[in-house]
Amino acid sequence: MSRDSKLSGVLHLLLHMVQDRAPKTSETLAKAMDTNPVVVRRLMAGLRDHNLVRSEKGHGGGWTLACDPANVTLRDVYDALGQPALLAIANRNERAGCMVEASVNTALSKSFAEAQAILLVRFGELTLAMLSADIQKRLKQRGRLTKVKVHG
Amino acid sequence: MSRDSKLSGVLHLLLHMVQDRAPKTSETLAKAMDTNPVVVRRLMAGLRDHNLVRSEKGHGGGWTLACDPANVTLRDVYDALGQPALLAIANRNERAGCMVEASVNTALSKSFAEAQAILLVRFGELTLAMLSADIQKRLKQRGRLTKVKVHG
DNA sequence: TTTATAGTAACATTCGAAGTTACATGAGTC
DNA sequence: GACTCATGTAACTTCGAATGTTACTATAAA
Repeated sequence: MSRDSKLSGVLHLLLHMVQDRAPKTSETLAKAMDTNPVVVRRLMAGLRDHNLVRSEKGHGGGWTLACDPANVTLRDVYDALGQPALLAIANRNERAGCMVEASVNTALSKSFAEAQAILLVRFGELTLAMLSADIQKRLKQRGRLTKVKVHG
Repeated sequence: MSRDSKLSGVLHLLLHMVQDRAPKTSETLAKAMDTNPVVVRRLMAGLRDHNLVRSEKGHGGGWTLACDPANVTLRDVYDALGQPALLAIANRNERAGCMVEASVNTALSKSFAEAQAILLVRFGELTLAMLSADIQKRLKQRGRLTKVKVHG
C-alpha cells in the first residue's frame, strides 16, 4: 500500500452514486470498493465538507450526491480530499549554503512544478458527468459484445 | 522519509564530482550529503552499472566520473537509478468487470501518463554540464554578494 | 426500545525509503 | 605476508504514510 489511491477510490464511489441516485450506506459503498465502511466514511468526510455529497444518519440514511455532476471536476474532488501529494519524488533537504544542492533542487523543482500543474489542469478538464457518460458507453459496448458472443 | 529523494541525492554527489574530479570515497561523499557511506554506495551502484561513474577499491580508491557531463542528462541518471516511481497517486486495483472502475482508471491513467512524460522530457533536457554551469554562476554570485557585504 | 446508520478515535498492518551494522573482498603500503 | 583503506553487499532497524480494523458514540427511523 504505497501509492495513494484515494482519488481513484473516491471517484469510483461518486460515480456509482451518479449512476444510481438512491442513498447508499457506507457498507454498500465499501463492498463496491472492496474495503471497509470506515475507510469509506473517511474518504467521504472531505467531500461532505465541500458540499459534494450529503450524509444522513439512522434508518434509511446513507450517502447521496449533493452536486451537479456536470459542474464538478476531478480537480474539485482532489481538493476536497485535501490535495494529497502528487509526486513520489522530491528534493533532499538543502544543506544551508551548499550551492550544489541549491542548484540541483532548483532545477528539479521546476520540472516537478510543471508536472504537477499539468495534472491539475487535466483534472480540471474532466467532470463527473463526462466520466459517467463514458461509463454508459462502456456498458452499452459490453452489452453489444455479450450479444455477439451469445449469438455467435 | 516518505518521498523518494534518490535522484536529488545522487545528482548532488555527481555534481560535486564534476566540480572536483579527484576520486572521492563513499565516506567523503556521505558527509557532503549528510548521510551514511553505505547509502552512497547503494546510490552509486546503479550509476556504475550504467558507466556513469567508476569505483576503485583499496588504498587511494573511491569514486570518479566516467562520463562527459555535457552528454549525460538527468534522464540518464534517473534511468541508472532504476526509474523509481514518479507519481505518488495511482489507481486502485480494478475489480474485474466493474465499468465504473475501468472508466475512472482510464481517465486518470491518461493524466498520469502525461505528467510522467513531461517529467521525463524535462529530465532529458538538462545535462550535468548545465547544472554545473549554474553552480559556478551561483558561486560567483555569492562571492560578489559577500564582497559587497564586506565593503558596505 | 430496538435497529440501522454515520462519526470518530485509537490501534494494527503493510510497505517502501532511508539509515545502520557486520562482514567479505580487493588493492595498495609497510 | 600482514596491515590498512577502500568498495560490495546482505541483513537488520527505523520511520512515516496509506490503509485497514475495532470499538464506541450519536442520531434517526421503525
